[in-house]
Amino acid sequence: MNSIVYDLNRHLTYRLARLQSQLSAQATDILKQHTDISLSEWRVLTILTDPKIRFQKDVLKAMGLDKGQVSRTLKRLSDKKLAILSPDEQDQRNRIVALTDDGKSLVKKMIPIMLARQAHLQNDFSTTELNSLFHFIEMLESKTGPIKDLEST
Amino acid sequence: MNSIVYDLNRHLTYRLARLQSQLSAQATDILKQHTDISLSEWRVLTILTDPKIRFQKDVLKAMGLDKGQVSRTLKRLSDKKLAILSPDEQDQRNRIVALTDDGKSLVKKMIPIMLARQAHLQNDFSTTELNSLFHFIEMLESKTGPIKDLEST
DNA sequence: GGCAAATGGTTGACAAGTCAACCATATTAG
DNA sequence: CTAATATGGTTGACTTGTCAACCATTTGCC
Repeated sequence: MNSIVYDLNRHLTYRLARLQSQLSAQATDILKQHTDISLSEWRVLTILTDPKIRFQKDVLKAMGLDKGQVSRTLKRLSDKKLAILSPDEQDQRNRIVALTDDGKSLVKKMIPIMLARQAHLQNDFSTTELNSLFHFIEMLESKTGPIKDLEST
Repeated sequence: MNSIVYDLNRHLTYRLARLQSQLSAQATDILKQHTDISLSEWRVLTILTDPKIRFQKDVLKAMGLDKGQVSRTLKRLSDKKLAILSPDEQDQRNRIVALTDDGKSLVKKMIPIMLARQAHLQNDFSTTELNSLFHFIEMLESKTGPIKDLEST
């Protein structure tokens, strides 16, 4: 026969991709019910609650996102008056980023909701299971670089 | 004080999102080294190796992708002469989809490479660990629907 | 038979992600 | 001092994903 069949359902990366797209659709839905911000905007907002984040470049490093994406997302947040961007007098290349009061209260309003969702997702997991799950994620992340010698047969 | 800080790194969905984007970048890279097809094209090609998949609607169901995305991906595969689309005389709404010989040989060539990558990703996991990982994924997937009563405080 | 509803598929519009070129400002090395 | 280089950020082009409207065909119902 020699028939080639490739079982996608046992395929780890495929399963993760599917899971991920369902999860982010869920998050987007919840956000839409309560606000008019997108998921990536939400993520940047939460990053901005961290006092260690002062410049745009810090957001970039903290999230591992694309430069341009960060730039545009911050611009949108600024247009919506949720964040404020100001020049850094010390080093004019930098942009100082911060939440506005509106931004802060939006985050304060949404955090309980988003945490409730996390709880909903996690509440069938024991602490031990959750820890292994995070551990697995780390193991996989450590292997996401380029692979050498894939075809050395 | 009352400072709101939301730790993204302990945030399961965020970690999964990051992992997923790294994994799919890796897959895209590998494909680009060997072929000129995209990741979603590759996934559709592999689906088409399954003899149970006869119509476009089967692809749709098997992958849980967007209708339009499937339609356009198949069109691209057909343009590249990797798949062939033909009308179904019995029910003219259906389109019959199949791999061409080129498509088959491309898949045959790439499967070992993609499997090697899976192995690379998985080879620090014991069988038991892998099973729990798949189990975790299933648990999470079962909770990706709409959530009622999120804000019932 | 004829008409509403269901199914399968295509298309256009728009949002989000990715990539690379580019500009301005700082840093450094000679 | 100044020329090369590095850093931070913006922009445009392109790809991919998402949503909804739409068309054609079939099915089910009266």
